[in-house]
Amino acid sequence: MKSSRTVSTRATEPVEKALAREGKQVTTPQRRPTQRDIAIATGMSQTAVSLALNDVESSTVSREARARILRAAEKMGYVPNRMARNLQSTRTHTLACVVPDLTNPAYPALIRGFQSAAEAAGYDTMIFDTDGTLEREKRALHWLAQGHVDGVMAVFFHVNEAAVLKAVRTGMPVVQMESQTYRPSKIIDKVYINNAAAVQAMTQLLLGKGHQRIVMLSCHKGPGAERERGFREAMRGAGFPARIIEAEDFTQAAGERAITTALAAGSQFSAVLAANDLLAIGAMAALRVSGKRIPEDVALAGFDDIPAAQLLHPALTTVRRDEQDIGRFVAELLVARLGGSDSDLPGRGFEMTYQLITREST
Amino acid sequence: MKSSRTVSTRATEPVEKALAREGKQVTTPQRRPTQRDIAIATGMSQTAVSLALNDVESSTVSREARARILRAAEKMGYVPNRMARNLQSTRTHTLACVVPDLTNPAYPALIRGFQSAAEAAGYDTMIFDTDGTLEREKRALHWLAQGHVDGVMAVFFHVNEAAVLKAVRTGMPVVQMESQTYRPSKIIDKVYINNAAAVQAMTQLLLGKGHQRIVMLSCHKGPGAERERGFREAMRGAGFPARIIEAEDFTQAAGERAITTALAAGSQFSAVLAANDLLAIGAMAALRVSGKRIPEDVALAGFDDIPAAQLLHPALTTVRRDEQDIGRFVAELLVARLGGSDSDLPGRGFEMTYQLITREST
DNA sequence: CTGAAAGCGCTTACAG
DNA sequence: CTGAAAGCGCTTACAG
Repeated sequence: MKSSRTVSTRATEPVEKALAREGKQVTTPQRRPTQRDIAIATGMSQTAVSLALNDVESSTVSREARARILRAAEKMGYVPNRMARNLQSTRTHTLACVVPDLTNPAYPALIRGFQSAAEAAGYDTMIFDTDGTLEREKRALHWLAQGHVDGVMAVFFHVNEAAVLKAVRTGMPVVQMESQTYRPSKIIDKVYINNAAAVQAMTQLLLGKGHQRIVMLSCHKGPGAERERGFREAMRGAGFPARIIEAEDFTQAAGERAITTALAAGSQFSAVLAANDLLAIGAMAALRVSGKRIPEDVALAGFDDIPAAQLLHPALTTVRRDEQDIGRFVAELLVARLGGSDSDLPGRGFEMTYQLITREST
Repeated sequence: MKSSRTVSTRATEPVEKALAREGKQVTTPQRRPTQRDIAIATGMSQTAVSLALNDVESSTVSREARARILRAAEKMGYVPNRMARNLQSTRTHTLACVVPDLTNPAYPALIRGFQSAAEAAGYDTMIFDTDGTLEREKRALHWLAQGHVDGVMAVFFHVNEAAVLKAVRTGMPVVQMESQTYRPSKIIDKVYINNAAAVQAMTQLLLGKGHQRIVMLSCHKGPGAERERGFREAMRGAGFPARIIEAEDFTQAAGERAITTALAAGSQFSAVLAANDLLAIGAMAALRVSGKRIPEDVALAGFDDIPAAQLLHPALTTVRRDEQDIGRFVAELLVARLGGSDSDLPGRGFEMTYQLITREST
């Protein structure tokens, strides 16, 4: 291996000297070229450069001039400054995904689908992780208000629709996912599944297997409330008490803590219905520690069908929706509104489908 | 449930009419207030408004004027336009994470750590998913060139350092993760673990258990090359052939396909060493389909220790590093360079630690 | 203590 | 076919 040489340094010396001779700043040797630089280099006006680079239909920069400009831009390594363009056009060509927890595998799948559809339509994607806390959701709203993006898909646990509308620029399309209320909104589109019905169905599945002492391991945030409602209705319909164990978060750690605590307190149950898969996995760990077999001693069900669900032992019974497909759908919704075709439609609600996946854990 | 009423529509009518009477545009009823609007409302200059809002130390807007401005800003719901601010200050207060695959659980953990440290320092975080393809990595570079962010942590599989340097604004701090070469760079910081050594150690662990026909299930992208090198060296040292099965991607699906194909072709082995956990999980699925027991018939090891690794049956032997901690570290590296304290340091290399986690699969 | 002015890099009427 | 000019909403010397 050759030791580092000084050739490259030497190579730049003449340039620096030349600049210094002209009395120019040497501290920022490679400022990015602007349209103005191209204009000077080609002898055209900055307007002509902008017109040529952006291929504006109405304009008619001569073929020859245009070619010269493009060549110079290429040679100088011109890249448009997006901040300037955004300021001028009040369009950022960027969409945002606001999610509570990137480490919950349900969200990356959603985002992937979103991003692929967004990109196909010429939009970049920004992702904001709120950690599922009120404070960071407010930060997200503030961030949205600053004009970073043209549209947003958001999963909010705490902040309500009024707060969202207040924060966001009038006319900016918003799709709220799994919003607590499915009431139609004047402006905001909502995409969700019928959480109550899904959990009700799952509860009935457990009841059908003869379980009577079913507890729900839930978290009273976001879709948790609706899922709990479905559980309560199913249990009431069957004439059994609906016991709910609240975890602090939709995470594995919180699920494990909650079930461990419940077991220590002498809680008795033959089935655990978790409000999402991460909680279910936490429950699985806690049950295992306490020596309970799944499903022989305690049946277990989750919600989301994250990739790990089918790899567990026992594989987890759960509720699946096609996150990637939903993400794609939402991005297309936003793009359609931005394209102008759907821009003046009132807020709509889209109920997506789901299916129960029965596996070994029940 | 009440049917939708028209009260809200009526409520907005007076405003629209009032605007129309004044001959103003009604299409964008609530343009966001700017500093100019506040200036007009308070009778101060726009400069004074900017100074007051930004709490500029050197300036001395009178206490009374400042209070009036802040009150007006609050009342009018003023939020600064970030595009304008960014254009002026050439600072975006945003950092980027460029990763190959958000659905690989290793990356969300990295990003979470990154984002928490970035936020603590006053930076927002943008995430770009390249899908591990050359085309999208180029898109990412182009996107970086447009000035969206002040600094970036990137995992590139295809694009090399020269291309990164060419794309990025001079002086913009870059941390490359797991870069193919660990040679020090003039400018770019590198953060990595010793992939070759880690895989070498893992191979020796398998050799120590008596395995001789070990195959590596790898993907020749990003850190794959170094990991393969470690495998080759360990096998050569032991005097056995180093067989490598190449998967198309670092995904579960690719791993499953590759092992299924290899088994169909009559490949014989007593252990599979996968270049990451997702590949290992794919291998597990393929082995299970073919009736092989793990670890009795075939031992299996992975790399990353994603959350699912310990939940598998059998639980997966793998290599762990603290992704969250690494993400935090990288963000702090960028922030320090942006803060000016480290801004003129040459590119440095940071080797992070890892550990082998032995579980049931070996 | 306060304001007029220049300028960040673009886009887009508008007038030759 | 081409360029001078205004302006997007800010920050920051600079001159009162």
